[in-house]
Amino acid sequence: MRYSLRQLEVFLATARYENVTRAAEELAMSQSAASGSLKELERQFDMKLFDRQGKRLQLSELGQQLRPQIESLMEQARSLEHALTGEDGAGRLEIGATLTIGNYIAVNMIADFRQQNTKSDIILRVANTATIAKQVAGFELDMGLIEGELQHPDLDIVHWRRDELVVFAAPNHPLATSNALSDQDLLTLPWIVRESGSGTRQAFDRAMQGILTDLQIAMELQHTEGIKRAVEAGLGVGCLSQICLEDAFKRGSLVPLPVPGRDFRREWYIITHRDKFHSAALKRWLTLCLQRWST
Amino acid sequence: MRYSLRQLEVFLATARYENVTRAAEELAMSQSAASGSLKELERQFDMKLFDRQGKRLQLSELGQQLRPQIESLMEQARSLEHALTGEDGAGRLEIGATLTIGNYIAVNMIADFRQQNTKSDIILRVANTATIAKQVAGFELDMGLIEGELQHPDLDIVHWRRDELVVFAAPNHPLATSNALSDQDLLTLPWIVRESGSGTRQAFDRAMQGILTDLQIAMELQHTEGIKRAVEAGLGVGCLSQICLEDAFKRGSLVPLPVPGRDFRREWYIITHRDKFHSAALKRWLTLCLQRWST
DNA sequence: TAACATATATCGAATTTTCCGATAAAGAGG
DNA sequence: CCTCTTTATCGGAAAATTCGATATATGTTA
Repeated sequence: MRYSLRQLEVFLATARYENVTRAAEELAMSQSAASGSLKELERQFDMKLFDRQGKRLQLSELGQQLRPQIESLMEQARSLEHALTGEDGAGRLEIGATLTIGNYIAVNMIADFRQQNTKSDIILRVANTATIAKQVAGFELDMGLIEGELQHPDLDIVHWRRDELVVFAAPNHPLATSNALSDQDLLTLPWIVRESGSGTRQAFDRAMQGILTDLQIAMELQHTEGIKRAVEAGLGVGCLSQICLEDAFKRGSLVPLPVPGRDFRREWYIITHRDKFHSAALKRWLTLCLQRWST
Repeated sequence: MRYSLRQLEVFLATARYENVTRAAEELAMSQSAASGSLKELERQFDMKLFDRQGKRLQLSELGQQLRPQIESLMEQARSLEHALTGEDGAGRLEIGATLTIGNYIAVNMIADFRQQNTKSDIILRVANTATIAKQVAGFELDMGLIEGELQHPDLDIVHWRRDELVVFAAPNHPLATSNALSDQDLLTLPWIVRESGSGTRQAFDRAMQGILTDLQIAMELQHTEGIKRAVEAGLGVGCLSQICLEDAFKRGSLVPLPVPGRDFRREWYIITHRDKFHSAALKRWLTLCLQRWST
């Protein structure tokens, strides 16, 4: 072996901060040791992992190319260390989810998972699809549950489940008993929807294509609960994922309005980094996602 | 990191030979260094990787449990070393296949693979299903193409393709023009088949269940080519995988005999070790197996 | 522009790790 | 009982890693 795990550790920390001093701090070593370790790694393989211009340090193209593989290797090494120290497959998982998925499904999934994996910590980070994808690609998250369509050379994107938006209103709304809303109906209604840029709004816009610009958007809110309350109060009709509405429909506080003429389906995906090392805990989590929580 | 890659290297070599002296030889180091390295690894994690009784050394239960993970880690480390030295994804692949698969498909698959991966060496080892499974489980082979049904806690077994045996005879055989052989017909014929224990024979026996003991086995041969020649010579009828016979049927040197009453289908599988690190070359090979060469 | 703050590289010395050769200890086989 | 083989251990040599100090380069601020 021409290199050591320690050298890779230094490389990764430096790659993350693009700063040797902070990397050395994190690894509890002197700056000179870190610098030397890095230099030695580069010397042994006769290559440049970083571009140096003065005191500035930047991952070189080669470094960027190698980083995923090295992250994966180090993660496996850490996992082995846990196995060696006898800490059985605990391992903390950091997962990302969009707002809708995070609030309405992921929390239940995590509760489910923790029942059988009492030792695993799960950290849920809620963000939009693009942010989650970026963090998964940068090994900051172990996996992500996202809404939007996405292409990324470093990511494994697998279909997870189908979701459907539902148009809904207060029970006393004039159209509450209608069994089919036409485009004409849609155009007369005041809409209360999620803000632009959210996955739910994107799906809504797509479903309304053709009449989108003529719709009357009465309110844009950032939280699904706010939208439901506004609709309950009779301020307009809403359009949200079915999973946000199940309870309200059961209670009768809101009612669905059928819109047969438009397609409100959308797909959800699971993303992981292609080169990600799948720890025991991550494997169990992914299995649970795909088996018990997919459609 | 409480351990080094070198220590893992020593552990693996020692685990393979269960002999420190030979392990040290392989790693070009002194026996004392190897012994010390091993001892240090055990001390750091306060555990016994080997059971010692006198001069005898044996992998402990813990050692056996840890070995797959360590094999996987070291393989990834070697793969990274290749990436660092700039040798692009060459990497030698050692694959196992049964006799039928090896001779009639795997060689073509390898030719196909090598066209696009000129730098990869592929080594094909032909053996029976049980042997291949054992070698894949012991990290001696990277993957295997097998026939029989199999259960193994350490192996990933995925369905690959469906095969079908075909009963065949020489063109001038009295039944050559028959369009459906009955069980009565089967019982009157002299059979030339593969030897007991082979996957093909197992499939044959299964297909013939009920009348198996009453069949007239005229000859058992170990090679498919021998069986075909014997059948051509009019010594009896044969039963082999369709892929061994395609050419002969095209040439007209042999003809298939339809046996609608019996099920000659069988399944082929791809096996890998669950903890196996999938190198770039292995990934490409598995993709080729499943995309271009599966049914 | 000068003074300062910040970041990386380099050097020698101290420390730690790794390795070797020699040797002791412990079976296995005649 | 002797010989051969194998593992463990010891002291010292060699190599590596690390640290503190310092040189160098470069932004920043007065």
